[in-house]
Amino acid sequence: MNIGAASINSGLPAKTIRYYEDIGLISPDRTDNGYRDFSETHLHKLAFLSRARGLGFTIEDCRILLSLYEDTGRASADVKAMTREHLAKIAYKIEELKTMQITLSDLVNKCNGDDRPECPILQGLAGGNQQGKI
Amino acid sequence: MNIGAASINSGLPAKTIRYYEDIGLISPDRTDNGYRDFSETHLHKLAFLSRARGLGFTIEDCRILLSLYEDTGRASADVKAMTREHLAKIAYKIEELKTMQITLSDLVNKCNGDDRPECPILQGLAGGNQQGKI
DNA sequence: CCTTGACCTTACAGTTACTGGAAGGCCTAC
DNA sequence: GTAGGCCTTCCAGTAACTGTAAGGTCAAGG
Repeated sequence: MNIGAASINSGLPAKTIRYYEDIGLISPDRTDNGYRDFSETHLHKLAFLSRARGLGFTIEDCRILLSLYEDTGRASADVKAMTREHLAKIAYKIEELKTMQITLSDLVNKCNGDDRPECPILQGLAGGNQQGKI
Repeated sequence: MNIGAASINSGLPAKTIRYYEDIGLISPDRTDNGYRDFSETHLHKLAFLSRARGLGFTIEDCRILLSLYEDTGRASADVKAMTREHLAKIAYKIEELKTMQITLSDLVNKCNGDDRPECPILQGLAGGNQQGKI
């Protein structure tokens, strides 16, 4: 199967698939004309990568997950630990974003948003708030 | 004021301040020996940048915000619109992360996490789930 | 047989917002 | 005068692609 078909099948852009080959995540065969040739196994790996990346795992996480996936004797505890760590990072990011959200919503609510120059948002960014909340 | 002091004052690493000068966000003076010389105004700008970046605005957002900040005749509506857009992106990212969180928590809960090889997390990533939830 | 268009190839540059490191100048204190 | 702690510039690297250029291959149509 050519890269175009593999791309449609996996939902990953052809460029991304080539990149994954470059960094050693997959190693498709080659036909005589030099075109990449993807087997069912390759397609499964691509689908695996697509899901793992979609769930926010880094490329290096994916590399490990893929090797665990292929190692039929691995302990599920390893995978669970990685996923827990990843979940902790996600939770942290959500908290960070929520903090930003609260501060910014607060500023937006204070701002008239008309054609006058007074702007509590810029004042807040400049540090001119009373409670030092920003 | 030297870059070291400006760094402590603003909370931004010296490297970052140099980078901000490179990309034209600030233009500190220079003393005779070639050292950067930061005035109070520069420190205010750095503090502004530090807060804006801390609230997740991109560098290009910051460039615009800084120019709006310096334009005493600007309409607050412009700033409010930018901030609203930014808030929308934050909300979107939070949703994305929450979706990942739910899926991953679900998989973690299903996984025994012992030394046996059966691992619902890897199965989920491989696409072997019933409801197609992943 | 030739061309057209869709596909494929590689290689290199650009993205975001820094960060690290090397090589060297300057300044103060001992 | 030298040791240290600043400062300077420049170049490379990070994450995970994405864009673009220059060119090879293949199937269909005239």
